[in-house]
Amino acid sequence: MKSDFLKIMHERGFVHQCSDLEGLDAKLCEGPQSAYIGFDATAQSLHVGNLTGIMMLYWFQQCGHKPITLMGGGTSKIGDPSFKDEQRKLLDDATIEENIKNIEKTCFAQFLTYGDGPADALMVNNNDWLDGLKYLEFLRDYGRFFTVNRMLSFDSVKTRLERESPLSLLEFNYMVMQGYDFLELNRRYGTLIQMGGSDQWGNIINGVDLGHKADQVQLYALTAPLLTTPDGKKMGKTENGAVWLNAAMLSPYDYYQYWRNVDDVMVGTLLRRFTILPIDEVEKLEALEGAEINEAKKILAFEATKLCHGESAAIDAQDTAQKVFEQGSIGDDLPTIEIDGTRLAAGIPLLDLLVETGLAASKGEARRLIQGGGIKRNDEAVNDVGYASTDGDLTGDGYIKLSAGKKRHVLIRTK
RNA sequence: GGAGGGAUGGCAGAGCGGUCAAAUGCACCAGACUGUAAAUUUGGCGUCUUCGGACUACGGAGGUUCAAAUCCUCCUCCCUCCA
Repeated sequence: MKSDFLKIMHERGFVHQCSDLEGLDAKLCEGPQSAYIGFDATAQSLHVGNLTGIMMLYWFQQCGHKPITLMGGGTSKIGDPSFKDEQRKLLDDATIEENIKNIEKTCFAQFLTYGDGPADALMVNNNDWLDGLKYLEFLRDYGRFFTVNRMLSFDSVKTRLERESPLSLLEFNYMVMQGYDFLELNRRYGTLIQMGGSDQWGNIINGVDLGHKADQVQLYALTAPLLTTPDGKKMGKTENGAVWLNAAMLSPYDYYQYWRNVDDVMVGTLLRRFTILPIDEVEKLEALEGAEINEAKKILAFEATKLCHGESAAIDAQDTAQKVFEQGSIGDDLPTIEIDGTRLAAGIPLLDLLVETGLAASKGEARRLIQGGGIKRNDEAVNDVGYASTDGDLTGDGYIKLSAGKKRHVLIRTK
């Protein structure tokens, strides 16, 4: 391995499959290249599941190459069927457009430098070329390069068929579209490389093949191992929803906490992948055992938060976490709600307060939490379901700290 | 077009006239133990409640019955086999 980029990919655990590792290595050594990764435009923000791709592009740019973020504005109208059991809802143009703007501003901009320079990142939307395609023309020019026999052989499709879960023609076309994207990017920008998660392998390879057949160009595919938690779930999803990169959808503190609470066995992998710490430092942290792993997790959480939300947000999150968990105190980053002072003076049933703060979804749940000993007020367990908070509960610093379990805390202040 | 089978809580999957807010497993939440981890273990897991209950729920709409997730009719959707 000679190229800086592939060296980094290797030591940081980003390489799963490559269509031609040596060829790609040689190409990268020749001079600056461009590579792209496709991203979904179905939500207002990307999430931790997209972070692998973003980090690949980040390193690509750091190595002096040009990353291209391809937004699936056009393909979002179809929905990637890969490994999904059910057909997705389709989105309208305006929503997709809105999503793309948001994602660029709040997700990519933290990791990539956009601009017009040779190594500046480029943002493209495949709707630009997919939207105007003529069906007959497209079938005639490109459809002939795809055999259904081969399309059926892809795992993504096979699993769907084996489960006897209906796969519409619309969705089946997704891989054709994605293959065409690659060709189009090659034509427009000379892009030779497409990267992605290992689940995208089939889609990417389709593009490589199409490049061969349609334009006689040699394209390259590079995929990263899909990260799963030890119990086999995809990274970046929790029961409360996705771990969003956009601070407006998930606070930096919660983002920090997400990383702080990852499974022990994941720490090394995650440090490699989602921080930019030097490898020797990562190796030192990986060697920690037992309770010391917490130190590695703190660094992981801090570094990951710093990359995504900036250093000051990371410091704030870290401070708050330290105060809350190590000193049993409070920090500025804890979620805070304001309550009318006169209302509080009159007394507010704790049950209502728990619902208002979001610590419980309903009064019934709040009641059960109290009965189960899960609720604390200013760090003291509350056992009385009928308890009502008054301004007498305010601490000297003017807040009430409510906790559900050990990790969920909310501050209440008066206004 | 014809013949069957099916639709149950976040998912999987029992129930097939009252004892069903619905077994069981997974997921989730909380307690214990810990290291803000994992594993283990205990409790919880529709909404409201003056804690007696009340209300809404088993694809949708009607009906039979004192009583329906369970029986009947129609509708919608899915699957299998035949053409």
